[in-house]
Amino acid sequence: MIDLKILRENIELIKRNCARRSCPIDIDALFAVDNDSRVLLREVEELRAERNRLSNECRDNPEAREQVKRIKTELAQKEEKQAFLKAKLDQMTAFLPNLLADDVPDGLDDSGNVELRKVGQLPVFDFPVRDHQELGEMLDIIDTQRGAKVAQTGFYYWKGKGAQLAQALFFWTQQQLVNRGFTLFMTPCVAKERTLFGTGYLPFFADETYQLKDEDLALIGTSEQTLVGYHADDILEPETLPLRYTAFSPCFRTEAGSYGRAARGIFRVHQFHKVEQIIFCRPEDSPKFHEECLANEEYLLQQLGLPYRVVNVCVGDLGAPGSKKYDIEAWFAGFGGYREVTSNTNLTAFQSRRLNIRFRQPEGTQFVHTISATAVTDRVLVAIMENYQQPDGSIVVPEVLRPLTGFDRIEAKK
RNA sequence: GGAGAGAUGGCUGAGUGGCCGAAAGCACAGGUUUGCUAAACCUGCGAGCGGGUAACUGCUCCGAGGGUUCGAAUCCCUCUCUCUCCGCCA
Repeated sequence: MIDLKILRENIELIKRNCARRSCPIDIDALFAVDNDSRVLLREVEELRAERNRLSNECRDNPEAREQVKRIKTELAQKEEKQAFLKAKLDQMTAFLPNLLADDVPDGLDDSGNVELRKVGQLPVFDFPVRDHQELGEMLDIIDTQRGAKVAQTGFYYWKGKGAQLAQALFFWTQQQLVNRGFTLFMTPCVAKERTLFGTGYLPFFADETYQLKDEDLALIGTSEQTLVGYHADDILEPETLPLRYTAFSPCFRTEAGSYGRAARGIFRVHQFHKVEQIIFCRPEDSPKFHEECLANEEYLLQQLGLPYRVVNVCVGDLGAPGSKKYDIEAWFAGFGGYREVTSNTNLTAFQSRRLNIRFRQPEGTQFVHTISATAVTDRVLVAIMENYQQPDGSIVVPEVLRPLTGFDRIEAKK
């Protein structure tokens, strides 16, 4: 959701933004509905003022009561019309995308993303490399077969030392973020529609969510939803900003219609696990904290010894709620290429406006900005497997995780 | 699952039909004074949406939605949520 004042004052800005995003919303129609709605609202308010004034005379002027009754009839009609227009307006604005930052590249899909830098040495192998699916089966640490049996295709088990490695990675990451000023949360794994709408997952990604039957609840697609929703309707004290939050949670996505080579193994699944970074900050600070989250992501990957590249995500790959997004793509030796492992979005006031998250200012309240960024997910484990593999299929554990795993290598059972 | 209580401004908490957008306290902001890791006193201070250069001013909001009434935080109905006790339970 964006500020409708911008629509009224600078409609061309909105049009250009929608054009860049190939967003088909008819802005002129939107403007007209907004205008009609506001004209009518003023009429309604004038009638209400008249009604209120007369009501105060009623105790000693019985005639006023009759006048009030007449006004009420007229008022009811206008109120109904106004409510209709307002609902129509809300419906139209629900799909309005966020304003893009100036330095977002053009492009229709991820091929338009702009690489900012490559970091780390690619591993060199003098043996045929395996991908994580093969390694996972060899080492008996990933079980997709039984995931499908027990749940569905797209669900899987981490098992044995694989599960231990996963727990180590997630715990280590949470500790790193706590050390960097983040408050750790454990959040609900379900959220109501208002929360999903407010965080921008509805209506834009409606077919991605697992809805609970007969409940106003869906499984969370990310703890971003519950962490940002945490402050819905709050007025934050400015001295508490920025608020840095992190959580580890499972993430559920229906992933309607994504198959093929890119989906081999557990790269794209219905349930994955993520440590998230969320920052609430003053509007002028959001670019700075967007960079901070990126720096955290890079730090973690460097500590883990994973080569990666950073890309500035283009318009077509950005998503409507975001104003700017950085992805990090790690090197996957088994896959033989860079693939997305983190995603870091500056949502500016898009979420805070929908969720009514403000902070106090001398001249009134103002919407905060929110940053939402991955720290690590299972995909990082996949990268570790593929990049740290040995000729016999065993996997060396990255050094920083060894104190937590208690072992430095995962080997196949003889 | 059973029984009861409740939902008011950033927080605590008064308020049972018009003088209530709402007492009081806390917190916060500005000021005065005494001075010294602070206290006392004074003043201001809910949110949202409009109109006006401005002073100022209109509308809405006391969990949500409906109803009664000339008039609802206050009465009625429905729903949601929270808390307490009991039961069950990781």
